[in-house]
Amino acid sequence: MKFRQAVEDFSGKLTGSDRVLISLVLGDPLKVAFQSANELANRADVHSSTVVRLANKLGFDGFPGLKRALHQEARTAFDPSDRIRRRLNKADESSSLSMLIQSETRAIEAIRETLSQQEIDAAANILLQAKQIYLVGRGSAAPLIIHLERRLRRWGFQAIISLNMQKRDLAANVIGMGEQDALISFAFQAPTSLHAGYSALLKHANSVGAKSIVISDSFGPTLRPNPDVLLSVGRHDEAELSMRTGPLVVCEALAVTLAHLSPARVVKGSETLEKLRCAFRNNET
Amino acid sequence: MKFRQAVEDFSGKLTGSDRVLISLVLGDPLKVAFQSANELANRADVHSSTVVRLANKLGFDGFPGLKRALHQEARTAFDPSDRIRRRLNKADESSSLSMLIQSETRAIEAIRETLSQQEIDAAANILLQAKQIYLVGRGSAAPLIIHLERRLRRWGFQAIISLNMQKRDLAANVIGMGEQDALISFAFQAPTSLHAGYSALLKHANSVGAKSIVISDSFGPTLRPNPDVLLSVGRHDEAELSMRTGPLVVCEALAVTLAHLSPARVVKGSETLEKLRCAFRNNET
DNA sequence: ACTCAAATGCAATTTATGTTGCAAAATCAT
DNA sequence: ATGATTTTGCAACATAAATTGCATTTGAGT
Repeated sequence: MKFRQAVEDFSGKLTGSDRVLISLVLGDPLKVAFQSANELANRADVHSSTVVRLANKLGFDGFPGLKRALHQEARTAFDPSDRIRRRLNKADESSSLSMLIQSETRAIEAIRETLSQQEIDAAANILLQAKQIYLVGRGSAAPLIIHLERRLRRWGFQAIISLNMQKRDLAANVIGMGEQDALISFAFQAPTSLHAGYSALLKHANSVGAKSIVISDSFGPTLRPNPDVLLSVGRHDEAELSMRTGPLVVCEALAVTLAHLSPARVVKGSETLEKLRCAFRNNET
Repeated sequence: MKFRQAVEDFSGKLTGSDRVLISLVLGDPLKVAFQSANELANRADVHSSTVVRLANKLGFDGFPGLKRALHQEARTAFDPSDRIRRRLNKADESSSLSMLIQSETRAIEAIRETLSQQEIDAAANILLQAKQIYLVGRGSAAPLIIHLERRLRRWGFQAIISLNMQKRDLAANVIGMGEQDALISFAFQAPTSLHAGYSALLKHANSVGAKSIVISDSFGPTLRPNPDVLLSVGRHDEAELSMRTGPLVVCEALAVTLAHLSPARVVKGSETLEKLRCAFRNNET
């Protein structure tokens, strides 16, 4: 019986630990196929007995039975059918999914061509010294901003978001920006009218002495005035609604670098969060 | 150390049994990787102690050491990222950017392993027939939801978002859900308490006859009750705050497929938007 | 807030797995 | 052939893995 099958067929109820374990198995079946019940349990922060019980619950003959299932899957995935599967995938090369997978991986790999770690470092250093971080952008930048904001917050940075703002409201939102602050502006290919907004924003940042970072596609280098650091990824597809996977990865790299450069601050932020969580939890009950 | 390497490097002499054993391993390394010393010994018509001694002789740390070597070989051989890793040079290894590019590329390519275009099609068909589309999720799903919502709106679908909602508010938000509607729920690895919310939500959807779609990581198959369509991507990294690039691509594939299946509706949506834009622009000036 | 059922962790038990000393068997050189 | 040397199998031992009964904790429903 295949593992995934066993999970889907299972009709009883699954506990939280069960879910975590299952997701670990599904996430990397081969890894688990080589592990003992204990090792898996540790990865899930759970006792080994829970692992054994889950294996039984799903209908396997103990944990060894579960492992046997994974072994078989691994073997069949490997030798005989691997070639067949690849061929099948070629058949559906016209499918949207396959096309996307291909184009997105290319987009991500293309980042290397226009951006280096040095530039990320420069941006990260600005953020480290910032008291508050203003995130500004619109339209398709929204997902990026949301993601980056979560990251920054979690690590104890003060982040202030302005999404899809008109000039007026934007002005109100960034009025508090000061010398020790940083501005991250997301700018993707857009009508000229929007460029005016960007321009005003950056001038303001400059005038109050705030550092500025711009994250953008190939449109970035055309922006004036120049930000202190420009993180632009080369390739951009035409569609206005496109996914910005490239910039997303850049955001992530920025976040990771930040954590790398200042583990102390990050850890402190995480700890505070943990404390807060406990506090909330206790209040709830 | 690779097994093959170890054999070649070995300078002492090998007995007949040794040779049989070695050829067994080389003949099907994966099989041996899953076997005990005893099982291998039997296949070679040899006693298990001979196996252990050979492992030591070749420089491994006992038979477990030999197995570890085989495990690693299996993992790297199976993992498509190996190909990319080779491209990484030493300077890159400390760079967050390069590491991310590598891991994200891998995550996207891994989608193929668990998801097919068929499933995307199934989901898209549900959406096509939906009057309203409810998007529900929390935490790290936020960027995905924002992105998908933009897509859907742009193409004339009615999308209703619920982000980070407590049970109560969520209930209020989805009260209007009816037979002709669809629910897209984003569910990533999370504490048990949140699962309760999901469960209630899906039951509600079922009871009013709305179709349900779940987008998730490897945690997905553990969810009950089962949605009408489950789009879960296999691999997930451990970090709670991780980027969900995989699911993001899935969202995109869903959107693209939607456009593909029903160009009429999409074009109409776009035209309407364009008209609206003009109207606004004229009013502004 | 209280009660009950379920889930979990712990620890003892059982089972599988790997290791090693020793003697018998096989191999090799003389 | 015969003794020296090596290899092998056996069996006892040691270690690691899995299982299970029991006490504690957790969580859901009143």
